[in-house]
Formats: sequence, structure tokens, C-alpha cells
Amino acid sequence: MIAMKIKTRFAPSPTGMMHIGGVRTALYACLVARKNGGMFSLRIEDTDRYRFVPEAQEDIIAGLKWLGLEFDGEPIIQSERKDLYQKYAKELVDKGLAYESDGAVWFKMPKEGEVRFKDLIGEREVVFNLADQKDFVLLKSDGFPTYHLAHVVDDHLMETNPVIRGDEWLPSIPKHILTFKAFDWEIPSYAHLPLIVGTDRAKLSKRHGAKSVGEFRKDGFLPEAILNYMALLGWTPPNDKEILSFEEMVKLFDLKDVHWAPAVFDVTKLEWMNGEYIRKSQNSNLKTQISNYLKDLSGGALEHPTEEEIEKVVPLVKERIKKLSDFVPLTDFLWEKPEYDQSQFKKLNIKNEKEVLEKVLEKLEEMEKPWDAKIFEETFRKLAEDLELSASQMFQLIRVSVSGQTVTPPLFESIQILGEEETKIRIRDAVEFVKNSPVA
RNA sequence: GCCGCGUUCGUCUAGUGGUCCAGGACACUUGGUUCUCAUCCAAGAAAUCAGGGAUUCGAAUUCCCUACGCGGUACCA
Repeated sequence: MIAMKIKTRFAPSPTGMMHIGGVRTALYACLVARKNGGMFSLRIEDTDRYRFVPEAQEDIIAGLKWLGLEFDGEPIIQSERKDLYQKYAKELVDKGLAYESDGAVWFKMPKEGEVRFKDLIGEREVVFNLADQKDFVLLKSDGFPTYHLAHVVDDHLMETNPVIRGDEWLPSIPKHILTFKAFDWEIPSYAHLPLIVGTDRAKLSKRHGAKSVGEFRKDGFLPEAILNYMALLGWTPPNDKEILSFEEMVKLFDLKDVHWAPAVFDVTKLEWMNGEYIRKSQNSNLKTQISNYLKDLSGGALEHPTEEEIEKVVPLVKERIKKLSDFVPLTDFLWEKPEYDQSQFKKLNIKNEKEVLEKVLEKLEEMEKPWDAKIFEETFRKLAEDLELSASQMFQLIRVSVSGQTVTPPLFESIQILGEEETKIRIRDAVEFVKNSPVA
């Protein structure tokens, strides 16, 4: 292959928020550029004034930034280059390769022969019969270019190579190739990426749950996990390793290894992968991620779990959360009084829980401070034995009394964070609760 | 309708003529560890490789046909 400059671009149209499907297109384009020491840029395709969404452009840029997909240079905004497209459209009219009609400029498609095209993905060759083609609009009557003209002009001027875009453009390839030829410009290589679909095989949409990058962020997903997961939708690295850093992807990625069938987006696997990233994360790093996440959510400073508090809890929750958002339900009892629920106690299957709890309280009062994990455990194992309860029942009873939940981080460590006094207070509260609402 | 693309476990996929009665990962089931949950470990179930023909000693892999899905057929991208 001839050595040539590699320049790729991500070219979304600002008709909505940064879409999860677009992430993969952007990622692949970025990987190809980085792998080859090339350039990766952003182009905003806002030539459709009717579907234009003002906030979209900002959201796309913010999304790319959050994901770590930094583009080089300033974004190119098509609506600002109207004159350019008009100039080039005129050039084709002058050459006799295009004509005006109803205020629009049309490209004259040859009606004979064929166009052969080889895609970078799978190296498949596609043949189009020109007899099936029709003339198409280059410049709309409002003076804006259509996608077809804008693509050819911009990607020529930007020296894009290869062009990486969605599969829906494959049928338009004859238009693009012939337009390049009409200008007498070099034709770039193309990679048409297969679509990403929902579980019902239809194009990914709101029905399938979260779909914009912003929503995934709110759900507590990590950018690294999203990139990693999206990369694997249609691509498997040669070494079969699934957890890959961006750098590893850069090293291993190749468009020719991309699978050409549409892929179903499976959030369950993304969640698993997110959990892997959380577990892999350094504690200090995870602390920052959680605190930033919580700040984002509350839109300001943290009152409840402070940075220090989060830091203490991180080792306890690390293996128990898949998403940053899981942090809250798992730990909020540490900073807030629990609300007891009769059914929680009922599940434990203890007949005389009030008496048991009173015994627990007694033992806690006797225990030397600061409480020691080993002594704590021995004490209550022994108590369980004396009262003919299983150790599990005993610890669960304490757990529910202290947290109002049957699932929490490890008991003793949680209690340590709560503090001796607060723990005793909660046990007393629990005694009151069971007294007033006896379990049948 | 016409044109194009696609079709391997539920999902993502490995696989380019014999090493595949199809391998891995997620999810699922079971067991172990354990104060709950999770983690971790072990085992298991799960694909007649869309269907049918052809080529071949031999096909998931090559060729043809059919079916189904998706995309395009816009002065939308």
C-alpha cells in the first residue's frame, strides 16, 4: 500500500444529542488517526436548517471531550462555508456536469456503465449499475449544499482519508465517486460501518433505554468502559483480550478486522465491563470519580458523603458496584437514618428479636472501645450460639437494625464508619421499632 | 417495486477447505468461599453455522437459488 497521510474526521449532524451509535464511529475514526500518527477532526454537518437543534453541537463536543476523544484543531462548521459549496457547484455547472433547475443545482449522473467500489471493511467489493442511478441535488434552492456535495468538497479540502461513516451511505457511493471524478479530485478510501441496533433489531432509539452519551454518563458509566464496549461492537482484537485501554486499542485496531453485520447493543455487557473498570480502578481514582459523579448529579458541592467519607467507603463498595450510581443506594444509610421496614425483620425468621437486640446492645455496651473487628465477630458468634441462632441470623439482624437493609457493605466496616455511638443509637431505634410493630 | 448490504449459542463474536460433532466473553444454572450482597474459583447448559442445491475425498468456510432482516431509492443527513 502507498504510504499516505491519514486524516479522519467525525462528521455528525446536530439534529440531536451525541448518540451512542456515533461514539463508535468517532472512536474508530480516532483510533485510525492515532494509530497512524494522523489527524482526527470534527465537522458539524448542519446544512439542514429544519432539523437543526441548537444545543446539539455543544452536546457533541462535550460528549467527545468526556469520552476522551479529543479532536485536532477547530471544528469545521458547514453552515459557515456556504459560499464555498456554491462556488464548487457553479464550477460543475460551468463544466457542463451539473445544471440548474427549480432553483437547485443538479448533478448529471451518467446512465451507462458501472461503478466498482471496494470497502475497507471486510475488503468487500460492491458493483453499482449506473442505469439504476438518477440525477441528484448538489445545492438546494435555499443555497445550502446537500450532504453529497458537502461531503465531497469538505473531505477533499480536509484531505480526509479514509472516510469512515455509517453503512447507510453505502448506496450513495456512486454519487460520491462520480462527483469526485467530476472535480477531477482523488477519490478517498471508505469504510462503511455496520449499524448498531437495539434488541429488537431495529435502529437504536429512545425505546431501547438510554441512548445519548449524556444519559450514559448520568447512569454512572465510565467513559473508558463505554469506549471499550463500543469498540468491541463489531471488532475483536487479534489477541482475544476484551478489556483494552485506549492505547491498546490504538495499537491493535484495524478497519479490515471489523465485522460487517449490524450489532445489537447489549447494555448488560456494558454494565459488566463498567464493573470491571471500577474494580480495576485505584481507590483514590475511584474516590474522585464517585465524588465528581455525585457533584455532577447534585449540580454542585457535596454535603452528604464528603470526599473523606467517600474515601473510607470506596474499598467497601468497589467490588459491589457496577455503575457509579450504585454507590448511593448501597451507602446512604451511612449518612442518613434508616427507615425500618417490618418485612426486613420478618425475613430473618427470628421469633424474639426484641430480646435478641437487647442482648446485642448489652454486649455492645460492654465492648471496649474502639471496637475491634475480631472481638466484635467472636462476641456475636458466641451470642448467636447461646441464643440458638445461626451466625448468619445474628449478623443479619444487626445489619438490618443498623441500616434498614438486608444488603450492605461488610457489617463491621460499616459500623466502624458509623461510629460506636451511632450504632448503639440505631440498635435502640430498632428495638423500639420491633416493639411497636411486632413481627407475627 | 427497484438497488445494495447482511444472516455462527439469548447477546457480542472466533473461525477464510481437514486440527470445529464449532472456541471465547456477557447473561443464565449449579457448587465452593462467606455475616448479607458482591467479588473470586469451579462446573454446566446453550449454535442441526438462516434454508435448499452445487463443487470437493472433505464446507461454517467456495458457487448458485430462496427466505428473512436492515439500509437506500428526498432540494434529510
